[in-house]
Amino acid sequence: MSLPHALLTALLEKPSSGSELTRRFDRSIGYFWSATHQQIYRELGKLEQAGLIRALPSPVPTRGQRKEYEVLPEGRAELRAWVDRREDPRVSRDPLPLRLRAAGVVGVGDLLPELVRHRDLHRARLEEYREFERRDYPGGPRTEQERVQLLVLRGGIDMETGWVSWLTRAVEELSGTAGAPEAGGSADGDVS
Amino acid sequence: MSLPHALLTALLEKPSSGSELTRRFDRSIGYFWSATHQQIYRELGKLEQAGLIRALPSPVPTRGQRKEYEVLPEGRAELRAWVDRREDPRVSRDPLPLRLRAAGVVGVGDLLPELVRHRDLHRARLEEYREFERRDYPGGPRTEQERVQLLVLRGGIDMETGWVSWLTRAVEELSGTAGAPEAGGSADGDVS
DNA sequence: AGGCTCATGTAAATAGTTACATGATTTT
DNA sequence: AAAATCATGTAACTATTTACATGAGCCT
Repeated sequence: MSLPHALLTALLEKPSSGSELTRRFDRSIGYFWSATHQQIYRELGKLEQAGLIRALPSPVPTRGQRKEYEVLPEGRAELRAWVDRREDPRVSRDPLPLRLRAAGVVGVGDLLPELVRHRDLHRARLEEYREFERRDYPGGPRTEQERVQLLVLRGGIDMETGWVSWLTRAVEELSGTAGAPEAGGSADGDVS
Repeated sequence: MSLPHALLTALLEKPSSGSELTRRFDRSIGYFWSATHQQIYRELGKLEQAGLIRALPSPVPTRGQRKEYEVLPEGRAELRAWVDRREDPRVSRDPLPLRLRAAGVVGVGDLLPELVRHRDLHRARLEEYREFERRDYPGGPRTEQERVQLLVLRGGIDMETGWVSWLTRAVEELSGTAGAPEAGGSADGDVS
């Protein structure tokens, strides 16, 4: 149940409409959470229903019209409680290493270019994050809030660094045996 | 749609029953994908329905009885096709950085011990993965399939390294007072 | 007015989680 | 044979994705 809390956080940082939130999820918040606009509108509806946020009356909310939300005290309290909640880390979920492992069984086929592509995408994202760091915190963070935001950004940087490191090695290693033979139908034991 | 393909991969590596697969998902496959046994049984049913796998007749499959599956040619073909599919990397989803960011808005509160706890959990997992590497590939990979499996394991290692690196810095930074009435807990830290 | 884009929204399908039920096997 | 455990399974719920629909404002 993280999406509603991500929205509360974003709205506390700055009251926004659904489409603004969608854009912000593609940027700062998006280092560790993504959401489509449909998810966001639905969740905003629920939060409003629950009395945690409310629509500002300023731009006369009707359909097709911008509708700006702000967080109510109840929403802030809920977020406060969520911050203190304990929750074990979840296993990350990414199909690419899975596909690599599948390739180990049915043959590498055309996977190498895909690995290269992903390596480059992660590299680009890493570069982008570093650019954010340079641009948005030139002299270091200025407030407590900025300090935390920078910390989260660095989390994104560390994760992307991990991906680039791994994919670089994987591409190297698989380039060694171009074409790659296939293991055929022989099934041997599982690892670990 | 990765779960069915993860199952096909696992079954090609070694025909198994649902509960065995569940255990294997907590181990080797689990570096990048997790699944509960309910998900797995349901998906096995679908795969059998679709004619991609079949239950072996050996242990007479009835309820409460072990039911072992093997992959049919159609399943192998489907997996083959999946390996060559292109798919953009998805944003990782983790609540912890989100909670940190929320803490930047509503106050850090009791989050520091939680960060320490996560750091230690990731450290433990990292150590476990490294142990797998030492134990299962002492002289390097012996077959093409092992080479790929080792590569995937190293992916897990790189990701966990990223987490440990980030959490270590985060704990350090937040222990250095400033901001919240938060007494610094145990904050020793060193990445590998 | 007609076409375009933006912001909001509905509907349906897929994926994942949580709680619980039941038959078989092993242990005491 | 009762209890504990293992393996399979059902049901209900929550979360996420994909496809499509509609009103408002803008531009020419």
